[in-house]
Order: sequence, then C-alpha cells, then structure tokens
Amino acid sequence: MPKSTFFNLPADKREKILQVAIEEFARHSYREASVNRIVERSGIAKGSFYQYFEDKKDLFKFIIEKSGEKKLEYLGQVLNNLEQLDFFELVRELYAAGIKFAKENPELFAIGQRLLKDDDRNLFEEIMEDPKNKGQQFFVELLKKGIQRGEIDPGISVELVAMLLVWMNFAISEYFLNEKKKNDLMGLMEIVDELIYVIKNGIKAKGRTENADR
Amino acid sequence: MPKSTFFNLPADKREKILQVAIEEFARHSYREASVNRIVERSGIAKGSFYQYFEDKKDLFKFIIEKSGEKKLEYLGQVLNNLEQLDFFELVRELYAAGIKFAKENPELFAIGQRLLKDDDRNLFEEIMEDPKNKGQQFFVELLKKGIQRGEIDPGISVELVAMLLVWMNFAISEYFLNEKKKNDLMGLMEIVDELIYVIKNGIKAKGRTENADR
DNA sequence: CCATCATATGACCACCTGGTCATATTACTG
DNA sequence: CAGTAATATGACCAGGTGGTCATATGATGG
Repeated sequence: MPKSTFFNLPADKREKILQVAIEEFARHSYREASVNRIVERSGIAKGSFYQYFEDKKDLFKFIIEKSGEKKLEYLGQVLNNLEQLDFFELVRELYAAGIKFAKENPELFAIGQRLLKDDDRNLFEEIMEDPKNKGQQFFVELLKKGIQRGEIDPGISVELVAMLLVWMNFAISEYFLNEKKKNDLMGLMEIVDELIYVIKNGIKAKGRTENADR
Repeated sequence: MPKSTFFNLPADKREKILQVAIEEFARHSYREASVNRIVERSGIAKGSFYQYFEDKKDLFKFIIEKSGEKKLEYLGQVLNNLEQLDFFELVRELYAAGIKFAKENPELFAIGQRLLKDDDRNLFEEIMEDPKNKGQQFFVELLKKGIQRGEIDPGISVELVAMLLVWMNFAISEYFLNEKKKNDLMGLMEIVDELIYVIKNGIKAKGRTENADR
C-alpha cells in the first residue's frame, strides 16, 4: 500500500503520477518498467517516489488491485442477469463485458494481459491470487448449473471446458490487443459469437436431422 | 549467423556454450537473458563470446532457428500420414507431436513458448516469421480439405476456427509448462482428446436422436 | 626459427537499474 | 514569530547491462 504521503498529495499530482505509472506498466513488464522513467515523466524527484511508495512493487500492486476492482465492476453488471440468461448467453455477455473493459481502459487491460503472460509465479503470489484460477472456478460453477438446467451435455469434463473458456477469453483479449487498430467492437463481438457457436455445436459436419443453434 | 570462429571450435566447447545459452534463454526472456551469465557459466571470456557471435541477438536467432527446424521434424512425421487420417485424427496427431517435442526438448520448447508470449513484435520480425500465422494458415488449409471431404461443417468460419486451434495448441503448451511435474504424457493426451471432442461435437445438450462421435 | 594469422582474454566503457539519505524547503501550530 | 513536523530533492550507491579493444597466447606454414 502506498504511504499516507501519497494520499495526502493534491489530486492532480497524485493522478498524474498514477497515469504515468500506468502507461509505464502497460508498455513494459514489471521487471522492465523503470522507476527512473516514471519519476522523470511525472515530474517528481526520485526521492519523492520513495516518500510515496515503499518500492516499485508497492506501486505496481496498488495499480493491479485498482484495476482488478474496476474489471469486477464490469463483470458484476452481467452477473445481475445471471438467472435470466442461458449458459451461452451468459458467457457471451461476460466476454462482452471484458471487451468493454478493455476498450474503455486499454492501459489497465494491457497491464493485466501482460501480467497473465508473465511466468514469474512469485510476482503473482505476492500480488494477488491467480485470476485464471478464479475464472476457471467460476466457469465450472456456471457449467454445472448449465448441466442441471439441461443446457449442457452432462458428458463433458467441466474442469476442462472451463479451462477452455478461460483460454478463449485470453485469446480474444490477445487478438484485441494485437489488432485493435483494425477492429471495432462489433467486429470483435462477431468473433465472440462465432466462437461460442463452435463451442456450442462443434465443427463436425451435421447430419440432415440435426440442427445447430445460432 | 555465428561467425566461423564459433563453428571452428572443438565440438564439446561449442556444445557447452550452446547448452548454457539454451538454458539461459529458457529461464529468461531475450531481454533479461544475460551475456555475462552465459560466458561465466560456459567458462569462456567475455571477449571470446563476441569472437563467436555478432551480438546477443545473433546467438538467440541461431538457437531459435535450430529449434524451429527440430520442431518441424516432429511435425513432419505426422504430415506423412496426411491422407490416411481424418481431420480430427490429424489435429490430434499434430498436438501429440507438439507434446512429444516439448517432452524431449523442454528447454527449446520453453524458449519458443516464451517467444510466443513476448509482445515485442520487432523481435519476431527480425528473427523469423510469426509461427502463429504459419500455424493458422496451415489449419485453414486443413479445414478446407475437411469440408471438401464432408468431415467439417461448411458453415463455420475457417479462419476463426483455425485461430481457435492455434490458440488451443498454445493453451495446451502452457498447461504442459505449468503442470509438467504432475502430468505424464498420457494425462496430457487425455486432455487433448477431450478438447478435440468438444471442438468436434460442441458442449450443448444433445437430443435423443443425435449422437456424438468420440 | 621466424613471421603471420587466428583466437583468447579481461579490463574497461557508457549507460542503466532500484533504492538511500542528508539536506533543503514548506506547512502547520503554539 | 519561533519551533516543529512533514515533505521535497537530487547527488550518490552498489551492482548490473551489452559491447569494445589492446594485448597476449597459440597454431600454422615457409
């Protein structure tokens, strides 16, 4: 947690530092992010940085936590409709919420995506619980409920499909990150719909009597 | 390309340097890998390193290229059976070959997986063409052939499903990397089979008349 | 035995890193 | 106004980075 000195700062100065730091962590991994660049670009002295934060990790952790809370706000709105949507609609809305978060908070999103790819497990453990596990557990519950409702094939391995759904989300996010110049929100949602269709119906050729749900 | 000096080295010294370098790049990203550590651990002088290689990138590129060739050998064996297997069997064998490569060349595999996650696009462009694109194009051709054969639903977007298959391969690889202590080859192949089943048949509840292929 | 050429070496360079600390400045309070 | 407490500052530190270079050593051939 940043020191009280940081929170006593005038709001504009505080926000400036945060904004610069978020940019730095969006462009560089935690290890490669530079405290020197942050203090230079936010116009404070090196010493001041360490009056505000214990160390580099303190600042990073703070930003990650704030970002996580913000993302949960986006996902929370979807979960209000939890009972009214079937499994596939719900997954669709969850992906949509994730994309909305990414669109509206591109730097925070980039930081999160970068952290997900970082294989320094210690970094995760010191900062927060691995969100991939969180996401997988959530999808497992969703799948079980879908099976109870008769929406999902009871023969599948829920753990594995949950993993697949987490990974698909990650893949969509990477796609967004790499191609964000070309694609607007609609284009991405079409991809999401197509992916969900595949997960729902499979890709094998259908016999005449079988019908696939769009 | 390394300088002739490197190739003139006695084989054991040359291999020692390569082995140490491979370890270094498996444990650290390109940027974080240390020439100092490599020279120290392989018992050569700093200056000698630069008699053998133009710079750090020269060595890295060399290792990446060698690793790519080796992986292609594994995949090539599968492609000999290209005509005798249906689409899903072929994908299964391709994944199996990738896992075999990872099992037998864990360091090279780790380097490749790390490079895939690295978002320094310049690094890719200077070193090689992005293997994700290669893989996707290949799956596109495979899917088209599958559609012609009547194995694949012609209504799908081949580009998107190809992307999904590439990402599934990546996900399986990450899983292997993170959990390799616990899982043996059989365990991983069970996961592969389950994933292919999902892609093939979908996860929605099946009506009585429909049957899913294992 | 000497001359030439390839190779081996580590001190050295400029630059960067995260972090510290004595000192200067400012703000608050009696 | 004085005195104290909070904050701001940048020089400085040890240790790291990739890369260079003059020099030393070794081998090869006439």
